[in-house]
Amino acid sequence: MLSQAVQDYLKTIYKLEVKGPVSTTRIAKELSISGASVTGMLKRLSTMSLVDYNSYKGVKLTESGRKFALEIIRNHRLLELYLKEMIGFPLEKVHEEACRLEHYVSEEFISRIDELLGFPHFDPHGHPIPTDSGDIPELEKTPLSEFDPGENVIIKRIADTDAEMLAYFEKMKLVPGAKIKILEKAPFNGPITIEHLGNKEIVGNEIARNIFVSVAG
Amino acid sequence: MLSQAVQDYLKTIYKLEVKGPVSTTRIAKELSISGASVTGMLKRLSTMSLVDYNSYKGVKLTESGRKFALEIIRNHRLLELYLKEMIGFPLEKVHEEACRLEHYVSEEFISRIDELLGFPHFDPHGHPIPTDSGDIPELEKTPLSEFDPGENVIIKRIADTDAEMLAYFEKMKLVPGAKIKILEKAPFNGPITIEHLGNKEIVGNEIARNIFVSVAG
DNA sequence: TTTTTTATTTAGACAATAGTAAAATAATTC
DNA sequence: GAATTATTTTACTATTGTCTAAATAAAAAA
Repeated sequence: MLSQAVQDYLKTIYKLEVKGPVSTTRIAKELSISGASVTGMLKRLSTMSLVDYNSYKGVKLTESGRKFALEIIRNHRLLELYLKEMIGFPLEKVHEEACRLEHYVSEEFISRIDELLGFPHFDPHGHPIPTDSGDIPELEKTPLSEFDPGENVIIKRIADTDAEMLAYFEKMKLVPGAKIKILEKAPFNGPITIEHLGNKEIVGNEIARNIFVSVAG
Repeated sequence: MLSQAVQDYLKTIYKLEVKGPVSTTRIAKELSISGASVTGMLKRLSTMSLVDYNSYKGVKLTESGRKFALEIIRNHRLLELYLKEMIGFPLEKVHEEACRLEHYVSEEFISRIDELLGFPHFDPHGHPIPTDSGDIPELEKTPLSEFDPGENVIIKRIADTDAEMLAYFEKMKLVPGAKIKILEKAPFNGPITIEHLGNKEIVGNEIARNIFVSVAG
């Protein structure tokens, strides 16, 4: 089995690749470790044929590395949904539990919960769940903060990096699927007034930048 | 968090304590490692106050060590039952999966599945599940092989050490709860003829020694 | 009780994993 | 071309878990 650290590197590189070339420093920042440690690990990953690595040129996942990365992400997201839907975990706690278990559940376990959940496409935060063959649905990228008053939108995805923010989302029922009308938008990155579940609510810009929506159709 | 190895030692010591004083050699045999390795680990466990260890005098779990051991065993057994009942794992595969996950699931996760299962007292093999406060029901100790023809018994527990044997138990529906009548018993540890689910069946002595029963009442 | 055997511990070592700081070097930007 | 930034190299640390061989203690046998 790949060690937990190796799995975490693969996951991280995968996520960084989406947003451009992956440098040593970006990985180091993401994982809060020194650059030297990253260089060391990249060499190891390279000997394991999990990445293509050339000194000073950045790193890319190999076919095999990408396969593992997607498997881990799939495990994570299915676990999150599973913990929420079938175990009854509160939204802000699913991430931590999934982060631990994602490395240890068997393929068999994952494919069973996939089936029990009805082969879902998105996790509780709206992130797409890769299939077991590695296909991955498109993910919604436009934050609520970029829409204008008058528009009706549907929440597609919420950021899951901050447990406190997640708890707030959950409390406010600002979760994937929720329908929102934008009423007002204060200038200079000010708060946004929305109509949500029949109520008028005001959310800060910080929040609005972490809610990804699409136009209601 | 305690490392997986530490957790496995605690579990092993706990299980050995039931059958008498725990020596270095017994642990070494159980875990298939050298005695020297065990001595080393016992010293570490001792500095962690998980065991009382005196050179040449064997080892005992401390209050704290026993607490951890019971927690791991509880995790394992609840996971087994959960995997079988709610995830639909076949009996012979639950052990391996539970062995991995038992070290990584949170208390919260365990208490949720405990609740979902209706606070059960026994795992799918009939082993008692410790409560979260560490109480543990008595376990049935008399093997089928010690009963005589004519007796009606109920399976209380089956050995879970051998996955192949478990698959056989499952195929034959020789699982906890099953009612059996003993018809014949061949001498010199020969096979036993039983009536089970209306059919006459013959089980070998090896099997009969791994099925634990009590008189039907 | 002495001897032998067995159990256990000590000593010394290894390998894998994952990290660090400081110095050197390469790449990029000014 | 010089200065800055990024990256790598070097040399080290720490932990974890294991091993073999030699020494020693305890138990069993003579």
